[in-house]
Order: sequence, then C-alpha cells, then structure tokens
Amino acid sequence: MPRLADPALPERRRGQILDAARECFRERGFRLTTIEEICAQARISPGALYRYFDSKADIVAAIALDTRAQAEAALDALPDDHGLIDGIAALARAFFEAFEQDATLFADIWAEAAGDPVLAKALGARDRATRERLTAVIERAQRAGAAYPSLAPADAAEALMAALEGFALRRTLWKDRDISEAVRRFRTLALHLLKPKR
Amino acid sequence: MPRLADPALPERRRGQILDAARECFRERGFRLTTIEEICAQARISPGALYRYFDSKADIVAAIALDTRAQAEAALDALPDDHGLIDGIAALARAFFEAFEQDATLFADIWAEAAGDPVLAKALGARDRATRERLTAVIERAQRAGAAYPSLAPADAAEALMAALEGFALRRTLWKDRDISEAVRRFRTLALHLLKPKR
DNA sequence: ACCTGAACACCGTTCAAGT
DNA sequence: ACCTGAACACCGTTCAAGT
Repeated sequence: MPRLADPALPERRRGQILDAARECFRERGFRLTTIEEICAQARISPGALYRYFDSKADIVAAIALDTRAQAEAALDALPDDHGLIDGIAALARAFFEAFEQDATLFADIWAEAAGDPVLAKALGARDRATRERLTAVIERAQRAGAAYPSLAPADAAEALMAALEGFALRRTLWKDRDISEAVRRFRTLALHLLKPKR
Repeated sequence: MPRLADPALPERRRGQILDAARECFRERGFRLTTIEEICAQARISPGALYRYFDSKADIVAAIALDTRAQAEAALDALPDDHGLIDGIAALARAFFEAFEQDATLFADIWAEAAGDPVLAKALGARDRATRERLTAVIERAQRAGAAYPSLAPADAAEALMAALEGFALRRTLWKDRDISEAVRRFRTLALHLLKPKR
C-alpha cells in the first residue's frame, strides 16, 4: 500500500470526466445528459465524480474556460499588419469550429453563466483578458496603418467579440448553414470596422 | 350553469401565467424558478397550468416569441433616411431594455431553443421575418443615399442582428455596465457598417 | 368545462460503508 | 486515500377525483 497517492491522479480523473462530459453533451445536449450518463461514459461512480467536480454546472464551467483559453491563445498568433483581417477571419473559423459539434453548448454556457455568479466571474476575467489582447493588436495595426483609426481600439475589440459571439449564437439556430458562410459574413463585418476606406 | 364557456378565458389564463412567469424569472432566473412558484404567483394549480402550456419550456417560448414580436413591430417605425442610424440605436436601446431586468432570460431562451427543435423553428421563422424587414429598410436607405452600398443589405442586416444579440449576450455577464454605453457601442458599429464614409 | 392537489418519475447530490 | 451505489431531496408532469 503506497504511502503517497498518485499525484497525477486528480488531473487524470478530471480529464477523464471532462472528455466523457463533452462526448455526452455533444450527443444529447447539456440539459438532457445525466450525471449517470457521464459517469457511465467515464467509467466512474457518481460519488467519485463529485470528488472532482462540485456540480454539473462546474463541469460546463471547466469546459467553457478551457475553450476560451484555447481561443485566447490563438490571439497571440494574430498578425498586426495587412494580414490582420485574414487572421481574424481564421480565428472566427476556429471559434465556430470549436462549437460545431456541440452547438447547443455555447448557448448553455452563457445561460449557466447568467445564473451562476461564480462562473460569470471566471468567464468575465477570461473575457477581459481576451479583449485586452485584441485591443492591443488593433492598436498596433492602427499605428502601422493596417487599420483605420476612426474607431477606438477598445470599441473595435468589443464590437468584434460581440459580433463573433452573436454569429455563434445564431448558428445554433441555423444548423444547416455552413461555417464558411458565417466566416465570410464575419470577415466582411471586420473589414468594415477596421478598414472602412477600402 | 352556462352552456358556453367564457371564450376569453384561455387567453386570459395564458396572460395570467405568462405575467407570473416573467415576474418569477426576473426574481430568480429561469432555472431556479419552480412551476410551483409560478403557480403560486398566478394563483392557479399545477394541473391548471398544464392545461394552457405543454411544459416549462413552452412558457419561455411564449415569452421569447412575444418579446421578438414587439421588437419586430418597432422595425416598421424605422426611418430609411438620414435618421436611420439613430433609429437603429433607439431600437437597440429598446432591445436592451426589454432584457434589462431578466438579463439571464435572454441566454436561457437561446439555450432552450438550441435544445428544442420546436422552439428553434418558431424563433427561426420570426427571426427570418425580422431580418427581411431590416434588409428592406437598409436597401431603401442605400438607394436613398443614406447608407453606403458597399455591403449587401442582407449581410448588413445579419451582421447588425448578430452584433445586437452579441451585445445583449455579453451584457448578461457585465450587469454593472449601463445601457447607454452598450447603445453607444452598437451605434458606432452600425455607423461603420452602414456609413463607412463618415 | 375547468380545476385541484396528491402521486409519480426522474435526476442531481450526498453519505455510510467498503477496499 | 479513493471509491461504490443505495438513499435522499427536489421538481416537472400527470391524472383521478371534484365542482
């Protein structure tokens, strides 16, 4: 019998549960999937699951923050020269793709956040960080002459994020419409916001 | 004993229940409010409630469609001359105000729609109608020279609606931020989309 | 015809007992 | 230290019985 427990176990278990949850949410949506289903998928008992997550909402929160973190990381690769618009469009595509299979999850996350101050605060902090990075990129682009400076960088960033999320939200309704169409529309919007001269 | 039932009763009951539901949702959010709470507020029994609505989701659906219908009606009053931008801004303010007290409801409606094909279809039909009206307004404005024609009217309409809903969504996270700030940001976006020359 | 409210079904969460 | 799974609590929905 080991005196010390496996220090990697908690992280492994959390990953195991999150993977199972994503799989289930994808199949039946957040509302309809049961803790028992997640447990079956993760080959674990309810009691064990609650050792690693406080609640079902806590599981969505973890997934939401993870997705956000990935999106934010992609921002660092954004060029601030004349490739800016295309970079933003690529980012939008990645964002839409992240929610392609679990389209409903996007809406569920926001609904959960709206009713759960803890998740709201965590998501809010991530969101602020994301917006600040995007603002910085736009600011540099304006200085470099790659973006039109009539719009305050912070306003442009907020508008772009709102539009991106708005398109993602609307895509949950029109599941038939393909991603490229959404990307094209978002790209057009970004172009008008950042380079109105062209 | 009357041979014919009061023909206005069903509509009255539905209104009574919807008012009660709105009140409850405002206070505790969609998730947390209980059918029993709505019943208490409406002074009616659960059995009676289910005579007028199929499910809890059906109640949100009714509220969602009602809110949408109001927003759509406001579109008719939109000027297609140089007051267009201000008209759109006023519309955005009304939209934000409609969800001011039940901020979480906005996200809940989408989450519900994402998981409920019936609601999705109903909301989708309304949405299409709204977009077509907005498209027509923009088209007229472009012809009148009040909007810049570089953007296809349908794309502009879709972008504006996505942005409007994106801002509304994000407002559920930042409850502190006042409406005027959101309206100002949306107005700026609309300006860049429709009148990039200025 | 419309309503009541107890009963049912389901599911998120807990906890006493195991190894 | 970690896990199991039966039990609990809660709530959306139904339905037999009332008027």
